[in-house]
Amino acid sequence: VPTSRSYRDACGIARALDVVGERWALLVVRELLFGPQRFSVLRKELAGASSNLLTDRLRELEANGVLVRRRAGGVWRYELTEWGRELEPILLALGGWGLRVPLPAGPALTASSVLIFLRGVARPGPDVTYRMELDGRVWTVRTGGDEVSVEPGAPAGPDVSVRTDPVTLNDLLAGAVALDDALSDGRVAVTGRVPAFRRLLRTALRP
Amino acid sequence: VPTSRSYRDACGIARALDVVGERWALLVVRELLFGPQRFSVLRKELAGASSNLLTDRLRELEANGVLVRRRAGGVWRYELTEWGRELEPILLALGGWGLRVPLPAGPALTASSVLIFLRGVARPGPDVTYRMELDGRVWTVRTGGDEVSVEPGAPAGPDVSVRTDPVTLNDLLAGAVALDDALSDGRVAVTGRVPAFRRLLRTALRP
DNA sequence: CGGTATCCTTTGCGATACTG
DNA sequence: CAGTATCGCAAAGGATACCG
Repeated sequence: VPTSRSYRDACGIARALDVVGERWALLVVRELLFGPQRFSVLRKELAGASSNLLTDRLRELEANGVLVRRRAGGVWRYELTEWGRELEPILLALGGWGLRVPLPAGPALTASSVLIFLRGVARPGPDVTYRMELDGRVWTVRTGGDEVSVEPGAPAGPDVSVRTDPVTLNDLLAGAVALDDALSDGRVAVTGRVPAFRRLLRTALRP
Repeated sequence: VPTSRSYRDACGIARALDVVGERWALLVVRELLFGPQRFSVLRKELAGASSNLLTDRLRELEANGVLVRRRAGGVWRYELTEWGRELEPILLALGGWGLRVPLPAGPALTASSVLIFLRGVARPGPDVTYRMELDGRVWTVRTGGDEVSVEPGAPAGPDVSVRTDPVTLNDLLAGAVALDDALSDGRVAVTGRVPAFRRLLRTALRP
């Protein structure tokens, strides 16, 4: 039984919250910011949410036009509608605002959450393309211009390849672990233009 | 017993939602966007929330540094911190996004919700200052430049004075009621530069 | 893989009453 | 006015099992 309570308030903010204000809803949207995703991947990324709950949220968001369930290549994927994608700048701004909230104890970090973190916290610099492998899944991170972009999938000709896990990457971004330490004990493996990666991490360390 | 559950996710979005993601939390922030408010006013504006719930939310938001409870002039007021005020652009963007959500049935409109609606939906035009009286409370609305601003309190030298109620103003903004009809049956009273007010309403009617 | 179905616990939340 | 206290319930949501 999907949730369907309303604030019964004509204000746009209240109406928006009627649609994406339920628990987990905006995190589902966050997961889909990188592109269409399968149910099983969403489950893995949103580890705290039960399958039942995830189904409810997906149904509600679909019923409200935030996402669509589409079959392509034999598998079902959930994909943001154009309207749903318009939440992206809002979510990124909210993510920036939330950086000031103390880190939760024992964070259960997932790949996409730390990559959104990366996108929010890192500053763009020279044009560099990264192949970022986290827990076996591969992403493309690009710096350059005035943005840091993150997409799922491998880049064509990466300048740097990084293989690590979400917790280590988060520690590196937060400055809790030094890159050299993580390199020497094998938690992270970097090939290619290592200094570029080092610079990327440094930009995340602003106060 | 205030809520203190966490997504346990280091992502800034999740951390932000740990703080302002509970039900009613962002609407409390919305109420405070116009300035410090008293408990009783918040209760009136957020009619759907019980006193108990409102207390919980205020305590949580205070504990998390979004607002402060301050005694001034003999009365307690809740006031956004600087960090809390940084939610303003995010909330306004969310409100714009939410305009595409169908209006809830039988909306229980409050003064501030319709004024936020007004601010989000109206387009700035020539410099005009309005004295807006809704249910006995007075606000200042200004157009000009590239923004529509709304503040509590009466303006010094208003160009237009409007007296009505939130539901009628909302109907006028939504185009559900024509200004002339509302004027003739007394639901709204306008003195001063009536055409300016008519134009303001028209700008809200974009598709 | 992509969900449903069922059960059960928790708790958010509403209603009401009460207090300094 | 500005909340606190108590009660009680519907409902959200976690756990587990199951199914096409």
